[in-house]
Formats: sequence, structure tokens, C-alpha cells
Amino acid sequence: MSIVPYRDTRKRRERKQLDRQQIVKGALALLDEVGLDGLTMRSLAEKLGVQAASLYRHVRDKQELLILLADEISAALPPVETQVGDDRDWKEALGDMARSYRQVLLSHRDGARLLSETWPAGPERLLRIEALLELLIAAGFSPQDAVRASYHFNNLVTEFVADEARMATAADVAGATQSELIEGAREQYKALPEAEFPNLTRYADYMVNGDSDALFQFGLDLCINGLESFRRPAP
Amino acid sequence: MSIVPYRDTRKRRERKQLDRQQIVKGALALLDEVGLDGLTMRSLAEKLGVQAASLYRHVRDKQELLILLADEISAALPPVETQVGDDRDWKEALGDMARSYRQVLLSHRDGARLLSETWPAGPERLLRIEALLELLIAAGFSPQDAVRASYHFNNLVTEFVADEARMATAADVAGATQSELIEGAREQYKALPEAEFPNLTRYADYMVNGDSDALFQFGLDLCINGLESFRRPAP
DNA sequence: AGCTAAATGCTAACGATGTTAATATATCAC
DNA sequence: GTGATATATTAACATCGTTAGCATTTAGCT
Repeated sequence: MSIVPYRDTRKRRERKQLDRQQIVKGALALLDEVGLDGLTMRSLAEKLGVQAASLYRHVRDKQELLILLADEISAALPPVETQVGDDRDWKEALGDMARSYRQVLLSHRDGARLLSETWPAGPERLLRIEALLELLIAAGFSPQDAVRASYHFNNLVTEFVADEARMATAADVAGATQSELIEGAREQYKALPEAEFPNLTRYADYMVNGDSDALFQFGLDLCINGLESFRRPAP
Repeated sequence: MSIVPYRDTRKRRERKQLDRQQIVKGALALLDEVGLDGLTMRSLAEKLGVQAASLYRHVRDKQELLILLADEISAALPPVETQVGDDRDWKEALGDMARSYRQVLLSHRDGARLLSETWPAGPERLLRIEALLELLIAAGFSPQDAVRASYHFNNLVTEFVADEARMATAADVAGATQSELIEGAREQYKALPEAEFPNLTRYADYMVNGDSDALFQFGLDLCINGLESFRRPAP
């Protein structure tokens, strides 16, 4: 369904105005410019020098476009190193994968939100899940545990980055710098009634401190260390 | 900002047609009937026997309504047992909290999605975060680790249940039972080219098996076991 | 080359959404 | 009662995704 049907193109070299690939390419560029909320069928059409209705000749609906777009972004994910051995720990491999995963999602505006709101249907995206499964199974997890772990691992990375980007977008909307927004949120916590919220007021600086890298790493450690107890002894 | 401004109501006992509380109450009922996508300002107004524009006299915009709604749902969360000691392990307390959290979110249609898409600004919701922090700190985590852990813990539960409910909604939209949808997804995995997707095709039954409880428990174990390595020795 | 049929783009419109301005009506304080 | 305030209604605006009907270009065939 999501595979582009094969078609002989030898006789139509010239004048092909629009194309699934061109649409996705333009949509990706537009996404980086205006974000997911600004990515509308009309604005995309305008960017492509075409009318909005024309897009529907190549794409069933917007949802399909978003799936194609999510797959395009997923294609930029580096291949997973599924080889684990004595010199390369599975923990290290998982951590590297998560970090590069995060970096790719951050490289496109609202990239994580897009993957979060869309079904994992594209081939490129499925290929990464496949590789993750391979890595986990090679690391000594049972197939069922590997599947479950891959789900939560994916969720962790995707939702974290989506949240991370949401804050940047919120700053953009409010017309403030991100540090201003952080300071505002901090003050909001500190302004809570101290009797009812002793921890939130006291540790407001920790609640919103902007050190995304450390927070991400913490979640990663949580997930990876937690995984260890499920690992079966190596053969 | 999010606190309801105090107003003397002693002299206006009768005939008050609309009210923030009534609006939230109606919105919650409507949410359960038609889901988050069906919860529109017009439909809510109709349910309340009123015109859509009237709602804006009591609510700044829809976003604020959703925050109020999220807080209303959060108010149903049972109080967190922050006492941890010899007889009640912190792991047990965390697990219980997560499970009851999940149950409340599942008790309202799209409840988790609502909390996921909305800022934690309401007092009831903040109270639960406060209690979670208290529990973690009492369990022997440093304030900073407790804050970070609470973030990921919240994310895990909320996003998991949101995903869980999304599937039920998808079945609803497609006019199929949920088991039919599961079977369809399973077949889709099995139909992938076996050479490129050996694991996805082989373990398709694990990928979509509908045992949400087990998958949730797995994520919980991941999180809780992973937390242990961060715990400081008790005094 | 010329005909037929399919593919593709455009114009116009539909129905729905969040939101606002202007207007009318009910309620309250005195 | 009267003026002031609070609240609801009507009407409309700007967008959005999407579809129908029509025009045009292109591909395939004889």
C-alpha cells in the first residue's frame, strides 16, 4: 500500500510537473521553515507552484503525506550497528543509537512530533525497527522481550525529543528566547504555595533547567540499566 | 494565571446559566462520548444548550479549556502513598501509582492524549507531581534525580496509555473490532519481504499481540529497575 | 500523423473549525 | 426604577482538509 507502484518512465522524460517525491521533498523543506502546524496543503501547494487540489492526484490525503514525510526523515537515520561482541557492548550500541536517533529528529523542525503522531508504516522506518530488534536479540534478549523493549525504547526517544522541540516552538510563538521562557516557567513553579508544594517550589531550578542532554541521558540510563535484568545469559 | 479568580457568589444564587465548572463538566461528558477530536467548541456549546461564542466569556480559548479538563481528570487520581519504609517498598509504591494512573487515564476517552498534548499547569495535576517527587525523595533519590525520574515516569505512563487508546480509537474509526484491527496489523507485518525484515516477519505475533497489560508492566519494570542504580544509600 | 483514453492540473466550492466584533438582553447594586 | 455590569446571541472572518466538474496535456496504439 505504501509502496510506490512501478511505472515505466522511459517515454516521459520531459514535462513531468509533479511527483510524489517532489511533493515529499517540498513538504520536508516547508516543514523546516514553518513547522508541523504551518505545513498545510495549501501552503505546500503554493511552495510547489501548484494548486492545492493537485496534490490529491499523488497523495490520498494529508495523513499519507505525513507518513511519507516521516519515512523520509527516518531514511536519514544512520544504519544501526547490530554487531555486539566483547569489544562493543550492547549498552554502548543502544546509547549511540538513541543519541543519533535524537540528533536526526532534532535536525528537522517538529521531526519527533511528526513521528510521534504518525503510524510506523514506511519502509525506511520499519527497517530501523528491524535493526533495533536484531541488535536486542543479538544482545541476548528473548524475541518477546526484544519487541517490548524496542517499543518502549522508541517511545522514550521520540516523545522526549517531541517534548524538547515543543518547548522551542513555544518560545518561538511567544516571541521570546528559550532562556526567557525557561526563566518564566521557573518563576511559575516558585510562585506556587509553599505549604502545598514544598518540593516543586524548592527544586524549581531542577524542574526547568534546560539541560536537555543530561535529562535525555538520564532516561536512557533508566531504560538501558533496566533492560539488563531481562537479559538471558549468553550462549 | 490558571487559578480561578475569587468572586463573591452570595447574592447571585439563582439563574446563573453558565459557569466554568459547568463547562468543564460538560466537556468531560462530551469527551467520553465523542473523543478528543469530536470535542469542538460548537458541539460543546450545543450540549450545554448555548451558543459557541458564549463559551469565550468563561474561557480564554480552547487551550485553556483543555488544561482545565486535564486538571479535572487529574483530580480523579488517587492520592499518592508517599510513605515508604520496610514494609512498603518504594518500587511497589511506584508500580501501584503507575497502574492507578493508567487506570484513571483509561477511564476517560482520550484522557491520556489530553494530558499528553497539554501543559501540566493545573493545580490538581501539579499536586500529583509534587507527591511523586516526595515519594522519590523519601525513597532515597537526590532531588535532581527525583525530578528527572518523575519526568520520565510521567512520560512513560502518559504516552503509553495515549498510544493504547489511539488503537482503540482507530478501530472505532475503521468500524472494526479491535481484534480485527490487531489481526490486520499482524498480517501487514507478515507480508513484509522476509529477506529484509527477518525479525519483523518472524515475530509479528509479538509486535501486535494486544496484551497491553504485559507491555505496560514491562515498561514499568524497565523504569523502576533502571532507577535502582541511581538510589543513594539510606541514612 | 491522428485518434482514444488516461493522467494530471485548475477553478470553485463545501462543510467544519477556532475565534472575534457588534448587538441585544438579563441581572445586580443602589 | 435606573444606570452599570455581566452575559448570551447573531453574524461573520480566516483557515483548514477535501471533493466535484471541467480543461488540458500526455501516453499508447494503429
